[in-house]
Amino acid sequence: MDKRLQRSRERVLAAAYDVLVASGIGGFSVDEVARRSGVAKTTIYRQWPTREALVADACWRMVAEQEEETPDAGSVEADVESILSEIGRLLWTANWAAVVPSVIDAAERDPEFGEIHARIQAGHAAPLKTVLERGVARGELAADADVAVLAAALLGPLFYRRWFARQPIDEAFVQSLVRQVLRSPGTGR
Amino acid sequence: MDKRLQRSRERVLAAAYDVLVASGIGGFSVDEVARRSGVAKTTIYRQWPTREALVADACWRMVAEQEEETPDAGSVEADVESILSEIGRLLWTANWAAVVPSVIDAAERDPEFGEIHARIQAGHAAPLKTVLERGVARGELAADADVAVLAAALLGPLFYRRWFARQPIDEAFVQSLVRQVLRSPGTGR
DNA sequence: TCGCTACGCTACGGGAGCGTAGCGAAATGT
DNA sequence: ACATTTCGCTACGCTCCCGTAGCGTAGCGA
Repeated sequence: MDKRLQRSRERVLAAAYDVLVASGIGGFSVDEVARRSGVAKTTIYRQWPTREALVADACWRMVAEQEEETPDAGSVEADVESILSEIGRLLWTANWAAVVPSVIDAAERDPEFGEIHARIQAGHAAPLKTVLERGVARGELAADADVAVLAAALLGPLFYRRWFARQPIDEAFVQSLVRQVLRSPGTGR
Repeated sequence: MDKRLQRSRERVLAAAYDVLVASGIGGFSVDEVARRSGVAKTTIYRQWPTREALVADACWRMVAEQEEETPDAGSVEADVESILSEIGRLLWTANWAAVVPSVIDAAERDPEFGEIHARIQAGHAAPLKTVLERGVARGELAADADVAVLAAALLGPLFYRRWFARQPIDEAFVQSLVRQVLRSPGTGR
């Protein structure tokens, strides 16, 4: 295992990640990565056969940096509120938030990015679904509650605020959202 | 007023709209519009100074085709359900649904498209907000209900289903969503 | 030390797109 | 009927990007 391989590989991926965040998938170019990383374009093409492969790798790195923890404060409501607050905060601060729209756009036409997007999506929803399923098991939620529907009802408004209405996501918003969705007849409890 | 101007203008705009739907903003090119419309590229540039101007015009045409009616069935719940069902249907059928992600992506970096996106967004939310405000006036909803928050709680899950979870939006989903949001303590009633 | 491997560099060839120039032909409306 | 306007066409120049070839150099490992 040559150290040079690993070093240049790391440099390129870091630069690719930066370019991705700055320009999105549409504006991503190998030339730009070469400029920023200081690694020659020929060297890049020795490790990644095509532009798409490099973009995909940079996306996967983004997916990895987005893992979140699953809280366990005792009640479903507290856990859900904790998760939503964290996501709401990240939506306006994390790097990946600026890239997601271009990933969605790419996924609309390219299956490869469809899979990447599915993974990003799964990463967001996983902790929430875990918490909700725990709530069902504990009897805090109705036994026949549809976890997927609940997750959509909880996550959707956050994303809506960020990318559609372009309004801030404060604590009050999250709280009233959680109350609306979890304390309603349809949800049971 | 020369008829030739109007005719070529119409042809170009129609083709531009098609290209926009097929390729999104990122894949939009004047050359492609020229090829599809049969209008020479030079002629296009005589009426639109730049590519961006043509893209923007095509987007505005899209905005215009997206107007919806405001129902009035007597109860807030019925009206909201009607609106959400219609949007849920359009999200998987209408042309503009395939373009929205690229508009959001562009809006993330270009203020011009930010405004276009705001108009699209407003077009979606307008009928819903009207209905909700009517509900507040009638006393069906709490007097201090935040219409913007309610709109986010209702529209967000639909968009979430379409672009994030990629799951179908059926009647059952809309119904349970409406119940969850409108029949909860936070909303009043 | 010495062979192997990865590296950087320069230079390509090909393609696509933007926006422009010049000219002759056709449509317009007066 | 005739001047004006618009059109289509070909051909550019420019920029950016993809992906490749060849060569000399520097670093790695044994």
